[in-house]
This record gives sequence, structure tokens and C-alpha cells, in this order.
Amino acid sequence: MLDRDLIRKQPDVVRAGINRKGLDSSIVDRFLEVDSAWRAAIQAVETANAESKRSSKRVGELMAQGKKEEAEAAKVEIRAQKENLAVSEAAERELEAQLREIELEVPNLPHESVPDGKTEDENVVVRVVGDVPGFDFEPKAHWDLAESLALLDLPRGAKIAGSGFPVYTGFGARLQRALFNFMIDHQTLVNGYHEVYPPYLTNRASLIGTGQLPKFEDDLYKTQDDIFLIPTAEVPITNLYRDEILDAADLPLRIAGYSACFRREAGAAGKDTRGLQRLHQFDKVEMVKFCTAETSYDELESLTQNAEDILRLLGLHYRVIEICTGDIGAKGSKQYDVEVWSPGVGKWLEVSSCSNFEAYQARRAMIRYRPEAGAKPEFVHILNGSGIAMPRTFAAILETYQQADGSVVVPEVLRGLVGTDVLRAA
RNA sequence: GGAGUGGUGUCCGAGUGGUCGAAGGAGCGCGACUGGAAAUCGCGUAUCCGGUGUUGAACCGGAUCGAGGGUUCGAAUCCCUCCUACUCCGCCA
Repeated sequence: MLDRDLIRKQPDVVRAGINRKGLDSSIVDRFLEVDSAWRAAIQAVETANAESKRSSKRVGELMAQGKKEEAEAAKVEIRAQKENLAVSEAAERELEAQLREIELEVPNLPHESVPDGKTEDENVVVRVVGDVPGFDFEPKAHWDLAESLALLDLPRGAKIAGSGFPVYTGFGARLQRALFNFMIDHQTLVNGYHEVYPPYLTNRASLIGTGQLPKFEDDLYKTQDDIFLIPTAEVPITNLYRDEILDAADLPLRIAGYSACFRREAGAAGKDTRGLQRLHQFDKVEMVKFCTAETSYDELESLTQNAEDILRLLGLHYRVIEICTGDIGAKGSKQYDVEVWSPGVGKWLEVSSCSNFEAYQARRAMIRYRPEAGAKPEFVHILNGSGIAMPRTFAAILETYQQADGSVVVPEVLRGLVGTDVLRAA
């Protein structure tokens, strides 16, 4: 959601930003049209309402003075006023609902530093880090390694739940558990995030707050109680402070949490579905920051570094991509993706997406802070990033640390938690 | 899941249809008293939306007593639905 005043006063700026993202800016004109109608309507309602309130007060006075007949006459008059009021109220409500609907769909504007581009092909590689893993044999894909080492049971996952619901078994389950312990410990104990463990289902208001709704309902798993399985812990964590005014002294707030994530992604089947590349259920540590406008771009840089830490410490080869305007999506102002190199699959796999939403989510979720006592509350800037997504990291570990005999060396930082140095076939 | 009780301003707490944005208290701010402080006394202390206007002074209008709907000329107060907290019972991990 953008500042209404910005759209009213500088519609060209808004249009230009939306156009840079390659999205349809005609929504600005729809907004302006409905907005001016709504403002006229609310004026009419408030004037009529003030009038009938005054009249009602008079009834009270007349009754108190015992002038019953005059009071009755006034009542009749008020009834007529009320009928008119009801009509203009209905019109106003309808316009307000329309305005809200449009407002929720107006995309966020890209930050000026975001590179222009139409598709992901124009994303910019910011840095490539770590050694390219070299092999004197043909590296295998993680699905083959996981099968021979009995780390995953994908067929049984498909049987009990469906395709895209992996079962981790034995040392696979243990490696998974080691990974998320390592990640959450690093982000909280080393990088100073406050740890939370969130609910896995949230209500509509929360999903509107972070921007998944109303647009992407088809991508979510929904329950009969109108609450939804979370697609990311971004939703519960960001909404922790929905409708709240934060203390300026507490900013920036940095929060991290581990959760399972559920993505229906209707229509996404068919591409990159092999192994652990694209799943309906996966695990992830998520980092969320609430800060002021002054620091949010610095916070984005450190957020990305925090995500990178995990890959660096695991000794994996990765790169950081700056997402171009055409690929950034509706919500973000600026976004970096972190991709790990998967030598067996021969691809870069996205394991983190770090975004600054500026005040876009804060406006939707009404999350503000008071710059100083007595001052008007301002919207915070909100950022989030994965720190990091588990399955693709799991895949990259197997593929990067595989040996000619099919065994996999456990990265040093995980050995204590996994309980072995090398994963071998039984 | 069943039965019951509650949800009021920063906090505590009164208020069962009429001038209530809401008594009283605490806290906080300003002032008086004091050498200074405490105590005491006086005054002031919500948020949001729209408009005029300024550029973030002021003024006008509106909304807000968990949320939404209803009854009524008029609702914090009556009715309905929902959310939520607590107590008891049942069930479960």
C-alpha cells in the first residue's frame, strides 16, 4: 500500500514507478477516480450526520423540558433526514470498499537504485563467493545421492501426502534438524536476532498485512476455518506487531524464527520439480526487521550478509543477485536473492530472498512507531529475508561434499549436531 | 466440545438508553507554595479520518468504550453474530 497523498499529489511519480516494474499503471487512474468520488461522498455523509445529531440532541432537550409534542414533531423530521443519510452512507461505504480494493493492489514502487530490466535475465550479479567445487568424477544430483544414502524417501512422501512433500529419513532427518538448529542459532546468538517460534496458520488479516492476500489466495493452503497455512514465517512474524505503535527506542527490531512453510503454487508443477528443488512443504529460518526509513537500506545490506553467513560457514559456493525492476514483484522496493551453486544439478538455486518493502507492508498492517513522545506515529520500514531455506541448502551440501565413492562429507559446522563426519550407504 | 463470567482512555476503575470522549484515581506535563525537595493545591493531559489551511500552527466536521451488524429521534448502556481472556466440566499430547 502506498501513501494516498502521494498518489493524489504525484500520480506521475507513482505511474513511472509502476511502469519501471513493467506493471500496468492504469490502476493509478482508477484510484484517483474512486478517491475523489469517495471524498465527496464522505463530505456529504458527515454533513448530513452532523445535522441529524444536532436534531437528536434537541429531542433530548425538549423531552427534558416536558415539551412532548414538539419532541414528537422533531422525531418525524429526523426520520426523513435519516432516510437521506442512509442513502448517502451506502454510497460512501461502497466507494470506500472499492478504494480499499484498488489500494491493496497498487504495487510498491522500486527504489531508485534498482537496476532496470524486463525479466530475470537482466538481474545483476553483485558478487560470487566461495570456491567453485571441483570434482575428478561426474558429480551426482542430490536426489541420487539421497536415495543411495537413504536420506530421503520421496515416494513414500508422495504416498502419504502427495508429490512435493518429502520425507527425510535417518541421517537425512538428522542433517535437516542439524541445519535448522545451526541456522537459528547463528541468526539469534551471533547476529543478534530475537528468536520467535510462530504459529503455522494465520488469518486473513495477517495475510493481507504482508501482501499475500487478496492477490495470491490460490497459492495458499486454506482450512475450513478461514485460516491459512503459512507460505513463510514472514507472515506471522511481521504481523506480530500489526495494529501496533512501536517504541522508537526499540528500533530496529530484528526477529528470526524457524518454521515449516506451505506453498500450493497452483500451476507451478512441471518445472524444476525433481528432488528438493520445488516443494509444497519445506523448512526455513526467516528474518524480519522493523526499522526507520533512515536505516532501512543499510539494514537490507546487513540482512543479506546475515543470509550469506550461513552459506559461507557451510563452505558452499554462492552468489548474490540484485533483482531488476521487471523481476522484483509487486511488494518490494529492492531485493537481493542469494543463490547456492548446486554442482550435481548444475544450477544456481535460490535459498534466500532479501527485500526492503519500505512502508508498503507497514501501511497494510498498520505498524508504526512514534519518533518522539507526543509526535505523530510514522510507518516503519519492514524488511525480510530467508536465513535460509533448508531443502536447497540440503541439496547443495550433498552435491558439494560428495565423494567419488558416493559418500558425503558433513560440513564441519554441522558435525556435532549430525553426529558423524561422513554420510555413507549402510 | 459444554456451562459460566468478563473485555471501557497510558494504567486502574465507575457508568444499564438522553447533551458521555466518557466520573474518580494513578501516572505524566505545566504552574503555585519551598532555600531545594517531598507533601499539598490549581490547570492540562487519547487516537484516527475528512475538509479549510499551514507545511506539518490552527480551525471546522466525523468516527472510536473488543470487532461487526441491528433496535431507537438518540446506544458504552438493549438485541444478534464473531473475536478474545478467565473459571469449571469433558476430551486430548
